[in-house]
Amino acid sequence: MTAQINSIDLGVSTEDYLKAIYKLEAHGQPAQTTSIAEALQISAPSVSGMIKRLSDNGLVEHQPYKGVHLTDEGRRVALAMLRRHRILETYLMEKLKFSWDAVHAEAERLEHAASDLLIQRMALALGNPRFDPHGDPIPTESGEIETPLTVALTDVPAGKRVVLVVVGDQDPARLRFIESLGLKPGVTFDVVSHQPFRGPVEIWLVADRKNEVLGHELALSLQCSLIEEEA
Amino acid sequence: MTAQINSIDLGVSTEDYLKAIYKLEAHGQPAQTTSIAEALQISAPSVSGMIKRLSDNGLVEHQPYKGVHLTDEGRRVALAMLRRHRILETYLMEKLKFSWDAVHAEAERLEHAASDLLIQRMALALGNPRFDPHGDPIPTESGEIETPLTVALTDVPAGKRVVLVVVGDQDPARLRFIESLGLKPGVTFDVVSHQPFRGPVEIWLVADRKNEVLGHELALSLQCSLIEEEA
DNA sequence: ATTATGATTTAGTGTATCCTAAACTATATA
DNA sequence: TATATAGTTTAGGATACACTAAATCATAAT
Repeated sequence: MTAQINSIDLGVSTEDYLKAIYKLEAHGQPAQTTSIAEALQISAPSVSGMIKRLSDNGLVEHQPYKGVHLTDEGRRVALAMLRRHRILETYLMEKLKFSWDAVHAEAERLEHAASDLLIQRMALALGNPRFDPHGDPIPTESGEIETPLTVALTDVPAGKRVVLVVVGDQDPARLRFIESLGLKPGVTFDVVSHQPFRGPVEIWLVADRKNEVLGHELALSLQCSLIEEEA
Repeated sequence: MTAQINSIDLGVSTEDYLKAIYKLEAHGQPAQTTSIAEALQISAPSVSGMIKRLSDNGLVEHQPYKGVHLTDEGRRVALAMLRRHRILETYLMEKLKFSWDAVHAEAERLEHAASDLLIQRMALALGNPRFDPHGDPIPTESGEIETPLTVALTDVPAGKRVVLVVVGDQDPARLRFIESLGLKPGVTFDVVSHQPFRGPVEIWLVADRKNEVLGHELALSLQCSLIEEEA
């Protein structure tokens, strides 16, 4: 199966690789063979081979033993895929009543098959949303993406009040758990305390006055923005 | 890319082959290597190879130099794909304002990526339609399909009044032309005359009293049901 | 009954993607 | 500085699909 993203013929996994590389770079992590392999659950040698192909096609620049950087072209493709994915997720939840934990896998498959027209129509039907249900920003058609200034919950100092902005997790089981706590993007809460060594985080959910303790991994995936205290 | 249709792992083209074979069988034509190759625009040797694979997987029975028959399993998969395709086409037109001539290609790609849940949700949103915009029956989830008794327009005797039921064509250009004549499924008209040797068919569109002459190939793709004259 | 023709299969390639095992490189530590 | 370890690449193989060219089979026509 191949799709046409602006006149270059890309296989399915090509697109997945570029997306994964983009995400790594966006998180400030170097996109090295091993980290890509981990992200895609693929062996390192397979990644090595694909990197060669991506590099031959001018989608990444590769420094052997160092890692890759997306070229402008590669970044364009990655952002297009991100847009597709996030529009699809939003559409599936809003219009077809998919549950929070089911959308990711569905979108993951559809994003390779959907035409630009379909994505455009879905976006239109949704009112061109700027964020998906997880709180992630949706790139525009021209490849612009908002980068909200957020901190991982693990980095929020105790005593601060924050708004949950992004739930950066896509594991169905964990998503169900997060949802069961009422932790959707937009929810406000107080950070009560941290365990030492960035262990579990204790929070007060402001609305229903409920106390929760979140494990470190989970807290790490929650991106928040601080609420300034007014005098 | 692979999809799980009831525990068998199927590649994209596998599904396309089964669909094509089903359609040939449904039209009463033998599913031979060459006819499959023609339907899928693929070389005959490639089809030969795929037939071997399909046969190994128990999806078709193959008699060398004769052709193939779908097994029950093969038919199940083919009908599932047909359902996916037709639900998708209907959804794209109804809910996302796709034009008649654009839906086919889009559905053709999406049908391999869509989950059963997605198809189910789309069907629900549409009110579980029994026919798609072309007038083709949509198989149920359990694989039942209606087979309306229709005749190709080329086989309708002159002088009869008919309802257009199925537009069995998917070429965008021809679909646009058909649409421009107002020939959607459900339209009633009188068959005025036939050219000899099953040449062009002359019809009166009943509603707007307009006369049209349809080429043979086009008339062949229009399936009609006769309206009995009441006394 | 033989042969010409057309349909089908086999043989041999090519590409994209995956894998494991082995070799190599870079780095951190003793 | 030497070496262990972690990270990366190479080598060699598998699978699913496509192709062309050549061989084989079936049948219809002489």
